[in-house]
Amino acid sequence: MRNLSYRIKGQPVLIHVVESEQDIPQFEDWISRHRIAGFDTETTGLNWWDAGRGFRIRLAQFGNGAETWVIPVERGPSFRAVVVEALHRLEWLVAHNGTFDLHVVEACLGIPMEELAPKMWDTSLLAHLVDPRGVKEKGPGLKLEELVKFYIDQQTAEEVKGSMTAIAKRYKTTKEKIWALVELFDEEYLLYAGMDPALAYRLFQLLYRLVPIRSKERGLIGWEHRLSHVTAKLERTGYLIDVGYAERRCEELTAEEEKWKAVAKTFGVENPNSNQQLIEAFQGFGVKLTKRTKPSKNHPNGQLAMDDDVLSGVGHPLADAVIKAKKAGKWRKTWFERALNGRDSDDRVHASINSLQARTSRMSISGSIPAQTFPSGDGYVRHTFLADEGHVSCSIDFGNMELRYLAAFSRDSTMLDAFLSGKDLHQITADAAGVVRKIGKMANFLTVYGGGWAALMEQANVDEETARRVLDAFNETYPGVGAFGKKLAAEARKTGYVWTATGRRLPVDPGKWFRALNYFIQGGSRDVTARALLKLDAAGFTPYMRLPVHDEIVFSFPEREAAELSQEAARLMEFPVQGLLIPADAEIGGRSWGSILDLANSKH
DNA sequence: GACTGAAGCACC
DNA sequence: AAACGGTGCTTCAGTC
Repeated sequence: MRNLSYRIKGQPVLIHVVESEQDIPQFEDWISRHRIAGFDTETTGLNWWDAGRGFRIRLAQFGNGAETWVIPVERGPSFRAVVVEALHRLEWLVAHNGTFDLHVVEACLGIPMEELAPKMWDTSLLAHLVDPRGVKEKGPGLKLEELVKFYIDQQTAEEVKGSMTAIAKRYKTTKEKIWALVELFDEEYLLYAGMDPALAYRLFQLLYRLVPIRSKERGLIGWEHRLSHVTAKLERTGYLIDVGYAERRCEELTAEEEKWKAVAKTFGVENPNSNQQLIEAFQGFGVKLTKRTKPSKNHPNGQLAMDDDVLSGVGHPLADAVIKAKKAGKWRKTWFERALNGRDSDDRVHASINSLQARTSRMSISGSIPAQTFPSGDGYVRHTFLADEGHVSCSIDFGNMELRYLAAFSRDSTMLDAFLSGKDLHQITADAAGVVRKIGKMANFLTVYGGGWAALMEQANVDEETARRVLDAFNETYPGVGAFGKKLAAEARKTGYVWTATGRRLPVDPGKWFRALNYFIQGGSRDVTARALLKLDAAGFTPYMRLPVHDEIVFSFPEREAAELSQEAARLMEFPVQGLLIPADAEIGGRSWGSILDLANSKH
């Protein structure tokens, strides 16, 4: 046994490192005397889906705020066995981002996440319920180091955060590669590993008390945990990809990028991605550039803008080439190469779904399938993603989710009536303002976002007078919406928070009280989708679910049953808020996700 | 090489 | 009185 020690604000943390089989009984004794423990794993990387193709678990750590154990799982079956036994035995586990550890334990140690998930407490979920703001939003943050810095001790946080970087430097390698390379019994590594369960455990004790009583009473702690287990199962299932299709698009886009880069070169631009080079080139051709980016620290007046709007306005062949070259490169890397590089041995890709991420509580999807930002105009990107063999793709989306949510809670009679009697809300707004439907629609959404006339001016490309008139008309048509927004803003001004209807406390930035309405709607709508995921899970739909995308859930259904299953799923998803139904509509396509969009487009 | 801020673009 | 909410990814450019 090797014993290490660390001090957090003067309090000792004892770290026992199991070195040989003779040390195991002491660990077993500790486990037998504890019902709950902080838990963490160290692995060779983040690609848990590649267990058997190089991904390994290296260490497993257990402990509480004062004493932890590091088990060298990599050393062989007896160490694996003792970890498996401990995991079976403990009644509760505490982990930060425990979803990752669930994947690791399942893939490497064979314990199904269905067994461990129900007894796991995740400090990242508690932290979000306490304060959802990241460090950049002047909040505590959501990462372990950030939370330790905010809630426990700054010095500890910095040492833990810096340690793997320091080890990487010592090994003369990168932070990305160090996880697989570091010597298993490297003292600094053991210290880093051993501290993690202690910190998670301490955070759990602190954060649990800080979760607002109102959130607890509404059962949000358990609810968010159950939800994260559903999204963990979706991550595990993954999404089958059409490798040939993605590879063809990559080749196509590479050729496209090369072609337009060559054109840019003939105008003296080596790198179309460099705005500096572009500005220089255009000014050399006598083009007058006026649009500026927003003011920042280093550029109080903003810099000359070089976005799509500017480029398509200059009317020069270089601009056209730059737009096309940039787009081809970005699309290839972001959509197709990400999917190809992330696939497992069965050609499935596994997104990282953070079920509770945004400061409004919206989910985020990142990694190999950044699905929330997939181009939606046609199926070009989404064709990459396939329903399973013998299955078809199906998308079920909520209709007018956020606007219905707004109508339901503002109780504005015109807006409620529009939805209850199936009228066209965007047209009603347009008619009231004397503009086309498209601008009416913009005004409706702008209200959800808290935008003013200046934003409408920019977005709809109308003059100030028109923009003001449209918003005035909106306010006259739906007086209940303005009143509701004012009520939430006043509450935010008084308390600093807006509470969602689901009992979630969301901080609002000082002076930005108008955002309270958006947070209420965005957070509440997310909870409607979250509720749908839980309902679908309970009804046995999880094996068919692929991804949630804000107001939509994507499925892979067996072809023969697709019609029935999609209707059943849609009925489960639908939910009346304050008596107003948020309907769900199923669209069935062919094999690929993209085929749904193609079918929808061909209808017009 | 790692990190950060900013710009730009993809979405709901 | 005045105000476009929330994300993720890639790249550049500057700093340490």
